[in-house]
Amino acid sequence: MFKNQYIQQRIAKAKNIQDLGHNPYSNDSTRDTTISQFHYVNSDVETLDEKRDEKRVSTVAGRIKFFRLMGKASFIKLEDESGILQIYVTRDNLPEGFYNNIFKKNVEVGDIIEVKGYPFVTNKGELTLHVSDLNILTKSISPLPEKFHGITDKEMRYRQRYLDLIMNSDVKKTFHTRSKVISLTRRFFEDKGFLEVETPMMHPIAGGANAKPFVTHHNALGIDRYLRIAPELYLKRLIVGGFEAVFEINRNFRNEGMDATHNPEFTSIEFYWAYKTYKDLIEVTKEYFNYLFEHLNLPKILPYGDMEVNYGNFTEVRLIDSLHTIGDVPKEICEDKDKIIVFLKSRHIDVNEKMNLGQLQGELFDEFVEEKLIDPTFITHYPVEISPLARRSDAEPHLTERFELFIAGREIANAFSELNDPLDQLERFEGQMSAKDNGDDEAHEMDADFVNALSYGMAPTAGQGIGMDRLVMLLTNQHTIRDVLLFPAMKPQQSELEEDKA
RNA sequence: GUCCUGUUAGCUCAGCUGGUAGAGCACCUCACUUUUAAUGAGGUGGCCGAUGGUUCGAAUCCAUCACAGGACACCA
Repeated sequence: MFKNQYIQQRIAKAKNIQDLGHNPYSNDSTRDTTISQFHYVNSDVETLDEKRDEKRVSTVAGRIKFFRLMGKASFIKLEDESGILQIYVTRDNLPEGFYNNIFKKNVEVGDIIEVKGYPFVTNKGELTLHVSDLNILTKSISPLPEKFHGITDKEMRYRQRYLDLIMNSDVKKTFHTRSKVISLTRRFFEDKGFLEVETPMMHPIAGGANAKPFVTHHNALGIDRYLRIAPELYLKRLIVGGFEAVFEINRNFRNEGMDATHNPEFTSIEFYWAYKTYKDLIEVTKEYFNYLFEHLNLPKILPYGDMEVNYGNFTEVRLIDSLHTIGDVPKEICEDKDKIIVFLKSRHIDVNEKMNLGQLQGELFDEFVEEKLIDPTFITHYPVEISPLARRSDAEPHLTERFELFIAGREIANAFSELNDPLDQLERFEGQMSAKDNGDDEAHEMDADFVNALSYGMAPTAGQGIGMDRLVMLLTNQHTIRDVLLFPAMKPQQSELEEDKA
């Protein structure tokens, strides 16, 4: 490590700084303002007669992004989290020898320095700090990427996110938005009286979703555990226990492929609300989106790639209706298993003939409807066969009281009135087990303790999950999940594998 | 998992049908006290992703592998 010639050069400079009596990793910062604050407080300097105010002395700190050395004076662009500021450094305003021997020879782009001085406006009209004192805080020994093009290599941006953040300030904005979305979500539900809880990430049975789990091992107990694929079954146990409104914002882990919309670990919110139904959740979801848009100061119509999504236009459609009204699937085939199979085959879509009617309707939806749902659309009344945890509709027992919310052609939320009949739940687990025997390796496992919990009685409850990563993607117009995750999952590189062996 | 396209200096990229490796920025030396991707002069810097093969000769052609990006398949 650090064999590169440029790094060696910079290590030598750090040593020079040390030898000349200054700590290249000094800890005694006396910063008294941020760069944006400096701009704000001194915005009037250009109106002053002298275009300067030598009495307003302040100290700012930051990383050097540009370095323009012109003999006995230099202009530097200094960046902190709040913004960027030009500073003007001259030989005659610094202690004897400092400019020529320490500053000019050993300070460069990438270093973090602190400067004290007064504000003035240059001939070109830029507010600048006139430096009377300069302190090197951190010597950077690796050179930064090129100042104009920055880094564009996606692999480097994801693997070395710190470099991406240094070079591409827009990236910071995305993560600021992400942080606000999480924080606003928490506040929205707390204000409604929900209790935030933390349930296990390591499960003896991976339940609550159709997905393949990661397996880990507990040495002391000598048993395998699954990283959770969903918190659902634990949150509902809490409703049984008497909490009436709970939510959890945290990671789920699914052992599946990675692409633009899938990362092995992803963040969701799940919330459960006793004495409510899926219809209440439709209302609360609209309210939640309004709340986010208001507090993020976003317009109701947002671009997403080529699309324009109108967040003022939420609609509801029953799944079976959406097949022909939106998907243009002939109405007469939608209730007939064999006709659907023939139809799917005629469109050259692989179809598993063991599928039941509800599963086939789900296939039709995925193929012909989903991508057409641009404005927010609640698809309701899912077939019971593809909703193993949802409550049946009293009026139409083959359907469930469930919806999924689609935006920009993608599922963003899944919600239903929860199944609370313990015997029905037991039967559905048994149905899932036979699906597993038929080769569906993502079917639910039997969770006897969960059924047992329901046997004590769970109040009628509505529950919902929202994919936070995908929500942030929509709000920030990002088209890969890797751009809303600070450290997306990446395959190890060759050198990392070799280090692992050693 | 399949297909397509990439991988050349610290970074951004050239490099044509095989003939000793190029530019800009950065870095080093020099000049320059109001610059804006500062400027001018000179210079250093490469296991051309990895391993094999074809060839007198490979960054270039072929094969395998690794990683990345995109598309498809599966999923949220």
